[in-house]
Amino acid sequence: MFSIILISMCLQMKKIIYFCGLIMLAMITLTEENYIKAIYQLGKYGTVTVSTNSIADALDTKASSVTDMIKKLADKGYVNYKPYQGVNLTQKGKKVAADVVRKHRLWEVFLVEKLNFSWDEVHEIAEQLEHIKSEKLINELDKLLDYPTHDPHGDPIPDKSGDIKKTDKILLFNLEERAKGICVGVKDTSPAFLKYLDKHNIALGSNITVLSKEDFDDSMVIQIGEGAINISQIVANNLFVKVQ
Amino acid sequence: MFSIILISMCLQMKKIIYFCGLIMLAMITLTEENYIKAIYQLGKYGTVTVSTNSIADALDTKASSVTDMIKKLADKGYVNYKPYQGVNLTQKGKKVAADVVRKHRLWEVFLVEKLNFSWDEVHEIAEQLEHIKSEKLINELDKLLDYPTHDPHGDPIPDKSGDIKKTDKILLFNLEERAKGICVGVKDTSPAFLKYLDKHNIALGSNITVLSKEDFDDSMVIQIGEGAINISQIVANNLFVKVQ
DNA sequence: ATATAAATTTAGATTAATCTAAAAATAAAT
DNA sequence: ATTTATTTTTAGATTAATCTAAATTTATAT
Repeated sequence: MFSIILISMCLQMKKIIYFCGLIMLAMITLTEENYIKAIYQLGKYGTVTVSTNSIADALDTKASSVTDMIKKLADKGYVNYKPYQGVNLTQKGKKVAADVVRKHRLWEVFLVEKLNFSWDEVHEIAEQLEHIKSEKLINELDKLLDYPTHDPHGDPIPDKSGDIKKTDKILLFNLEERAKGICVGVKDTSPAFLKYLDKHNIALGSNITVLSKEDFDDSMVIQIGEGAINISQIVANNLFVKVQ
Repeated sequence: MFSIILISMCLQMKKIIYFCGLIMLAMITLTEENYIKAIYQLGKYGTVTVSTNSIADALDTKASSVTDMIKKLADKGYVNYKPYQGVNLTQKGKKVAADVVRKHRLWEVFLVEKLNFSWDEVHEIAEQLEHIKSEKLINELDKLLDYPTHDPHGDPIPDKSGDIKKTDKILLFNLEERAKGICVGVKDTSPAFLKYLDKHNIALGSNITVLSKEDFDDSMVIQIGEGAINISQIVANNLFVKVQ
């Protein structure tokens, strides 16, 4: 008699525990989101495999921590993982990553367009805002901003379904002598670089002409607006242009 | 020779460790902020002492967890704590709490005013947004919203220095028969209650007249706009009015 | 005033995320 | 084809925040 009750209780418990397990698997922590985002961006929007060390580098953590987290992400179905062979995102992982990046970039637009931030101030705050969970919030924000396609640094904003519009941009470094281009993005988004660009009146949309290239140190002279300035190889390798 | 180098290195280390300790003390975690906020609100904006159990209740956690956290908060100088006697906030704790509440309420206004949310949808999201750290962000948000003084539920928004403007509101329950009032806030902010109010056309700013009170169950009939409705004691005890 | 109940704190464990140091696997170089 | 170097993984510890269960303190009731 008692044993029957006990057995049925145990079966109930088993179901409950299984159910809780499913819920836990469905939840995603802030840390997990950050790993997934790093894998997405290091792997060119989730298309290529990335190494443990590169993730550790990007997140300023240790390789052993990355291995631990990768295993958890693999258990939860966000990444494919073979020991020693690096990881790549599953469809599920790509969706999560694209959502986080979408939120990050929309918030950046909001900060610049509505709250008077400059493009070198928004990254840090968007790193926090990208983890806010509310579908309605992000869709309303998108509407408020009139459905922007690029963030203040020229990076494309994934749409609701995670698709991203690729633009055919190249690094200014690769532009030929005499060629013209429009500045459409930056690779380095650090405040230091962005402030340098502000100082020299280089902004998204600026018309740039390569006046001359110097073989010795790969520096170049470019025309920007009225004036001409000399920029280093480092600058040229961090500015994206669309060929005109 | 070697020993001198060793000793000077040890002294350096000691300084560094001390410095890191200071930094750790300065940082505040999301969890700590939530405890401090709960103590602030349970203790009527930090004016009275609150018990361990009431905090555990508010945060849906166990009393033993609260004790642990309280000790940490006391170490960091956010609360005054005598074992078995409850806690109250220090000046430092009050500032933190007021900042979090300020952010929470400003974000709620933003969601309703700019992103088309209704007052019963904003609490959960504001719980997330209140932890975003950026002074400029919150001040710009304040400006964008034209310096609101109350959130969508009628609760006052602390100013930059943490001061809060108290309004002389009373519960509708305490309004005399025949008396008139203006609805200025809600005590219960649950979606269920707020939706009830929406359904019966009761909103902030509505004119209310008490037509009659029923001794038996403390229900009352009130006039709201054109019509009259019967409300329960529970409703009357969760609506704030300003006497006219 | 003493017994009982309620609230609070301690002790010891657990979980997520991290670390260091050592071991194992892979890649590069002779 | 070995040796060496690099990368990655494992093993074992640590920290923050939590929990249960037991012990202690305070409050309440006879």
